[in-house]
Amino acid sequence: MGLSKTEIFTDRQNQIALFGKVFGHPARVAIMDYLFKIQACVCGDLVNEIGLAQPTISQHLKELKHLGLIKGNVEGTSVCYCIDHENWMHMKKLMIGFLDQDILSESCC
Amino acid sequence: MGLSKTEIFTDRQNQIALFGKVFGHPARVAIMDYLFKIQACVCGDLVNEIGLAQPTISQHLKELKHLGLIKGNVEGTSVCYCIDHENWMHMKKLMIGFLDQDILSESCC
DNA sequence: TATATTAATCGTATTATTGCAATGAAACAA
DNA sequence: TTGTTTCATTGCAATAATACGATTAATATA
Repeated sequence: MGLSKTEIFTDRQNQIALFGKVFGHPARVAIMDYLFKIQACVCGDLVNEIGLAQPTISQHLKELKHLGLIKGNVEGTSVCYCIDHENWMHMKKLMIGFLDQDILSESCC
Repeated sequence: MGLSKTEIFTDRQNQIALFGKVFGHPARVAIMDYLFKIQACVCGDLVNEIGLAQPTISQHLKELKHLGLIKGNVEGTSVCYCIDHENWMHMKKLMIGFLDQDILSESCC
């Protein structure tokens, strides 16, 4: 079908999948990398930094914003983006909880 | 277009995106959860455990195997799946390195 | 007011993903 | 050999994601 059957999975599994999906595109990884590197808000030079067209970047930003990982503050004609540290921390906790399951797990083969 | 422009991103960013994508579906998260929970190899009862058809599970397993996160050992007519702990650790290191960027980053707004 | 700047949105072409019925392949049992 | 079991593969339909040109909306500036 092309449609994920989210109803048969737990909320936690669906949430992990949502965050996984948002990091499932290198452009969004690159956007986050840049926001972390710059250590401040970025006023829309992401189009020059990353080599994609303005509507494409805008779309990726929208998805990151939709999951609450970044915020966009309007300043005049431009918009300043920065990381939502609190939401990032929550996401990080969830993802690391998933990734860290191996420390309790024995190797069997 | 529908085609990611991987060539304009770093290898690291593309790799993070690949792992992100594989966790971008709740069925694959559920498969990993189950493998960790069971603490042993699983011989094909994943179809019953997760509520998807056999070809669908097989396809998800293939993607996890392709990234090296699980191994499949043929045993008679059945196949036993288990986690590749070494590759999981490498993946985990990469992902946590990405997620942990916030500890060096100041909040600006 | 007219123009420029910035970024979101719309529309659309292209490609990817998801899900499953049907089929195939391999090992085992009778 | 003839079924049976188990899982992979194929083929296809439906939906999602990616990318960008064109346009729109909002604000600033001359």
